[in-house]
Amino acid sequence: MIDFKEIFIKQISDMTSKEIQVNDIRRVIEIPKNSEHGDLAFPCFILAKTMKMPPAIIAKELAKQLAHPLIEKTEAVGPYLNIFFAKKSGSAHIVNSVLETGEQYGCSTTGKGKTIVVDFSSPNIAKPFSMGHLRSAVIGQALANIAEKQGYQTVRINHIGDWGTQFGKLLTAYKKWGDFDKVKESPIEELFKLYVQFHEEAKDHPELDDEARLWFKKLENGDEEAAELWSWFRADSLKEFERIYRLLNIHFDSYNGEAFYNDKMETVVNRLQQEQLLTMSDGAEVVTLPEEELPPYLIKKSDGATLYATRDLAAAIYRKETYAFDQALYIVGQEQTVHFKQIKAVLKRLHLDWYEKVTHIPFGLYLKDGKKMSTRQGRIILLEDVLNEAIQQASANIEAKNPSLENKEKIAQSVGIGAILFHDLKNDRMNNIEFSLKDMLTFEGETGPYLQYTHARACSLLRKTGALPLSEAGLENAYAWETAKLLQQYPNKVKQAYNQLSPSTIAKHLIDVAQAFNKYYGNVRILEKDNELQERLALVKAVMIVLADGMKLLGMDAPEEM
RNA sequence: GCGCCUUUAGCUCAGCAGGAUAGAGCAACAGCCUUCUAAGCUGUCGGUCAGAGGUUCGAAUCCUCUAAGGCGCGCCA
Repeated sequence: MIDFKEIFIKQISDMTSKEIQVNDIRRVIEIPKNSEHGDLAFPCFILAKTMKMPPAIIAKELAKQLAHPLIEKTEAVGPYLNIFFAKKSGSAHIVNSVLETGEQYGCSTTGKGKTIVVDFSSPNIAKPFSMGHLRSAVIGQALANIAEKQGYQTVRINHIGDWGTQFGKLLTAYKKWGDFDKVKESPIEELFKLYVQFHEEAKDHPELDDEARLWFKKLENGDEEAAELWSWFRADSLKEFERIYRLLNIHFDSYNGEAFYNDKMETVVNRLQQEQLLTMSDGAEVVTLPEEELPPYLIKKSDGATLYATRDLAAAIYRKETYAFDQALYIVGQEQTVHFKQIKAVLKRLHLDWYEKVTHIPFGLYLKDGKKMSTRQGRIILLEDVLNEAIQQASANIEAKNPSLENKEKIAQSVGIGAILFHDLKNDRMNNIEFSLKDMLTFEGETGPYLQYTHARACSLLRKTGALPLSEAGLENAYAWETAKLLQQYPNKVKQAYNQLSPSTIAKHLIDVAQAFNKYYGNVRILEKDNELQERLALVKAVMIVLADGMKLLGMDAPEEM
């Protein structure tokens, strides 16, 4: 694939080799915000000092000398050297390279032979899958997809919250107020009610908390009754989670949750002891982290029971030993930032030099009325309800806009889910999101369905003609050129999304591609039977390939009709 | 109180390893379907980039302070 930027860099470098390093040229070259300023621009400020000339004069000089078959014209505008590539041959190069590589377009081999472990979703057993749980699931899925596109091998881990004091609370509540049949009927709903009830009652009866700690201790010690209830609650909860993962098209390589590390913690605790890292504090065993100015990391509670912190340590070590990862990503809300700093600090103290590879990927949360949604207070919106409403809305739209469509149900699901996924992924992951069903169910403008619609339109064009998409001469049309340039940027955007671990980079770029293409579509009659028909279809196909691939990375379906 | 994050158009957000007149979408208003999917396209309206300093030829972008909001801060995860 011809790299337009490198052509430009080479040209400038040939003319200025004495004054400036190639890397400095590469650094300052930019894509002008306004396309009237050309396809690429070189601001000449950095040459002003060494050449002892005003930048505007330098720009003029360079513009005069610069010449290349793919460069149509050069312009010096003030201190900027702007260049315009030949649209026709340029678009042919771009479109061909997309068509030739197909689904592989945008792939890279940077991650070849390297493994990256992604810990995401990780819901707690016996609690409903709420809106708040959506973020980790979809961001994690997208990041894993993007990593694979970069050539990494991924291990997708659902670190199920199936252990801990919360289980003690649940067991206590079930023993006190639970009803076997009701829990069998709808496990999560009933168990969650019990959990909420526990917290209500515990406000006035603090002794309940002691009882809960006791039950958890029993569970850790292998008490039969506790273990039996645990297996039951876990299995039935997972069944309900699966339903949602299927809707979201999310899969995992491992469901090893917290309980999995139950028998792996002793080694870790021993190791901490050997290194003399443990100190007693109010009856609990902690690792103090004064150098990092972090709060102490709690390894064992005063009753001897472990905490999630202990299990997380064991998990990190287990994963390193099992998967030999080059990077371990934890897709967990920003509120746990301190916890991950602590883990890394403790791993460092254990002389595990890979502690730097443990990376927390934080994200903002869904807010309700400006506040965090809280499971304990029952201020919660069920994810499944939202997904179903989105599907229903998509279904209604199909009935209104395209009632003769085949496979209505499947497509309604793709579109509804696509809307929810895209709404979550389109913005910087650190932003908090105020929950708004109205915003999520908007299918126009910068939305998932807009991308899917654009893709479906492209597919429709390709279906309607016998002509082969083929790019030989390319297209001169300005809208086509804007579209082609965006297609060319796609591989870089994928790389950038990986480097910044930010799916929104791809989401934004897909919107740009779709907007550019829709402008072209609105402006040019693509199926006109003239001698450029194949060229236009080639661009359509290239757009289709990039949109489909980008949506796939985000976890969205790309239906061919809608 | 301390720490982290956020603050750009009425609303939701891009733009941030400094560069040209700060961009989209939504909402509002005005147009475009006897021709390729109108979930689309075109146009109008809309901005002291939270505030104040500083660095620089040049700052929404980097630094400092202030303000507002969010989230954390030992036996929950």
